[in-house]
Amino acid sequence: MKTLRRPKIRDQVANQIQQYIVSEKLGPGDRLPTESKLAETFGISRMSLREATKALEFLGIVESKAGVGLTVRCIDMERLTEHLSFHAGLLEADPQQLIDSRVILETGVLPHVVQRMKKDPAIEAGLREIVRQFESARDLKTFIAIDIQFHRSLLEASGLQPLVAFGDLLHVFFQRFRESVKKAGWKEGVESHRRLIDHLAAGNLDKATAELRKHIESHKERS
Amino acid sequence: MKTLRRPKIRDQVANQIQQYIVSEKLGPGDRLPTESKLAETFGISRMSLREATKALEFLGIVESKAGVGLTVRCIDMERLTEHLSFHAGLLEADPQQLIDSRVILETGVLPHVVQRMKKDPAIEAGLREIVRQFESARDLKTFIAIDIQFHRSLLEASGLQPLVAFGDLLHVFFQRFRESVKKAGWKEGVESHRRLIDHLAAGNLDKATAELRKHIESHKERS
DNA sequence: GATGATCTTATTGTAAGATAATCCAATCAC
DNA sequence: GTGATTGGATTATCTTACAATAAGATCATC
Repeated sequence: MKTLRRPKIRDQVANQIQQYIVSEKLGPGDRLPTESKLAETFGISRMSLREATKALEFLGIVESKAGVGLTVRCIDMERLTEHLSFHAGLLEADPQQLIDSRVILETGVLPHVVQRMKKDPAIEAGLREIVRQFESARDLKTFIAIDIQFHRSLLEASGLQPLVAFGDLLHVFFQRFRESVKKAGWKEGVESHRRLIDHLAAGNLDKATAELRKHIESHKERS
Repeated sequence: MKTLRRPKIRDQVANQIQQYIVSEKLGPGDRLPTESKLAETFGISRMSLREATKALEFLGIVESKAGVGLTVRCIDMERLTEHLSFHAGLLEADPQQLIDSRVILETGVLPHVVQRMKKDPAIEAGLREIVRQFESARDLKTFIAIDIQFHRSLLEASGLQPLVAFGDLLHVFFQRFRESVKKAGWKEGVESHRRLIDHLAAGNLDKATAELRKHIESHKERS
């Protein structure tokens, strides 16, 4: 039997504030009542209310400026991944699951990428430009950064925003064992990316999928 | 030109605390110094420090209990989706993108599902049980709840934890226009789920994929 | 009258201290 | 030994106060 803790005031208040935002149909930029007013409304001290609002501010739900007050804010995906990345070090994730997830995600968007490539030549140009940057990479850190950018661009090329966000999250967890890439793998990695684009440009979906799958799964042996 | 705000103490402190956790190699369950100690260390008042710790607690990074102190906590995916769901109302997402993303995610895991189904008969039994519940659904709300559970179980059956989380996030955004499901679609929906399981159990990947794709894309017309 | 500096006011930011609630462990009674 | 009690440590919450900031009002000057 677990000792059920008394629900903390600030959590209740934080929820109440969120409900207030919804019920009043407030959107980004709209103002909330002052801290004093809110505290009085909820029947708590201003300090306790602040702990709730500060938490919401940290989550990117509201913004507070001295002399102005509280305003509703739009969500900030960057902020989210930023905090998630902190957990990456603590969290344990099965490398095989991460690899499989990436394969599904990235090979899944390829049909969309091929389709959009036909309409917009800038997509292919952008990807090829990144591959060129690979060749000038001098150290591992740069190489990894470019690799991440390439795969992100690939997802972006699909035009599916949600999957881009998911890709970012996966990369955060990937980071840890990504650094095990050997220098020997560099050249092959660059070539692999180039072949992938060639297949995509030619509309050869099957070959592109196989190439990408092989590339991602090559992380397995290195870990 | 943007007015550059003075960096707020609590944000700096929140980062300092995170750095402290990392530098001391603290893991879930480990304890942090007391509020007073930390405040003294950082040279700020206890109140400011609290605003930082409370924010971190809200994010699920630390936990504070009266009489115990601050302890490092593991990330809480539920908490995360909970807060994201709040933003769903404010955020606008392209329905077509959501549908395409779901198709990629759910059809992508099917090969894994088929493979795991062969080894563990409990998986098929679990999915069929959910389909049975569909038939006893009396109102739209229940129907939707079961539908969500079915698709979640499908992702879970793949054994790929990250994708389960991503599926949850997508469903949050889906909610809005999911309620447009017509009663006429019920029966067809139940049948579609049943056929999907049949194809999976038979190891017929192509048919299963086609069935699932059709099912998800049927949301398009209803929106 | 227009313009820029200054003052006022409202609001959040930070601080220090006090009291209550909670938990853990050591102590004590049996 | 075992269970209840107590004490110390720690957070939870409140109170009060003052500093910092920003927006608008006022006023002097040209």
